[in-house]
Amino acid sequence: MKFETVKLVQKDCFNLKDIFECGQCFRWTQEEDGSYTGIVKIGVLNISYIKDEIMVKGYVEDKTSLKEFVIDYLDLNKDYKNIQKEISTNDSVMKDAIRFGNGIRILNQDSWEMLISFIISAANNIPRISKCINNISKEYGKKVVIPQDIQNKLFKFGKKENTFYLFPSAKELSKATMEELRDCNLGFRDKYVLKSAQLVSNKKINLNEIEELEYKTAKKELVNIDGVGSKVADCILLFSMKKSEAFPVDTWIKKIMNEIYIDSQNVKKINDYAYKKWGLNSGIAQQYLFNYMRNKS
DNA sequence: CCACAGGGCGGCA
DNA sequence: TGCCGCCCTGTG
Repeated sequence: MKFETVKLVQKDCFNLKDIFECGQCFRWTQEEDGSYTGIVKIGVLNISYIKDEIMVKGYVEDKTSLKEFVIDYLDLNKDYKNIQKEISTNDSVMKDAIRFGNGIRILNQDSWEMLISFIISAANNIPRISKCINNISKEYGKKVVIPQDIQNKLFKFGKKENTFYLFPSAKELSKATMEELRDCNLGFRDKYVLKSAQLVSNKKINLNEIEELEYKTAKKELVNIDGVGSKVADCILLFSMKKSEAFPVDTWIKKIMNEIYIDSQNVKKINDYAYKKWGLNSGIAQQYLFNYMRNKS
């Protein structure tokens, strides 16, 4: 592991709070100095603003390039300004939602981690989802202890906690027994999690191959997995497989779609409506609407 | 004690 | 298809 920093120029449509608190990720927390600390595939990151720049610091695996990772992870090559314009013409509700969450960007996260995270999200709340993920990481993931000198550079505000646990690989998690996993308090979702870990570990499921498929075919593959339905599949596709047309329909989205756009409880009909209206921008449209419903007032 | 949380599944019309 | 009860657990 090594310490590395990257400075990025501030872009349009970029805000740490919007990005990390719009519900797309579960392992980022705000620190007392306003920066955000997250545990990702390559290690532990801390992101803050310094004047007009974004400062990314990381204690990461030797072989990785922090800059390359972060540009992809934070989706910095996409033109959100233009997407905002496209999806909000003649739509005052979407305009409000965009004004409210102007700095949202869709993170490009790890597909295996998203599979498990969103299986856990079913009929659950965000604090508890985070807790569950931390539990399995602590039990089965790699332990990362940050050396004191690096700790001081990574967290200038004086964070004490220096031990973190990476999200376990499928192989690591597949070694769990049902009884052990039960102690992680996943509830009824634990059997789905273990089964998925075994399938991915045994290569009966290859998430990289699924990612290569077109959206609809990839979704069909994903919903075959126990514990993965339409909503969870769309979350995986959107947050880790670069499928920008994925439109996860949960209770909040159902609510606002019924109020404003289409009067139906049928998830497939809502999906079809979204695709006709927003096309390849459906995913980001969903995030603006979800964040607006969830976090306003 | 009860309802409900960013769903999914299985059973039944 | 559409609808419903149930699934663990924590919190109000």
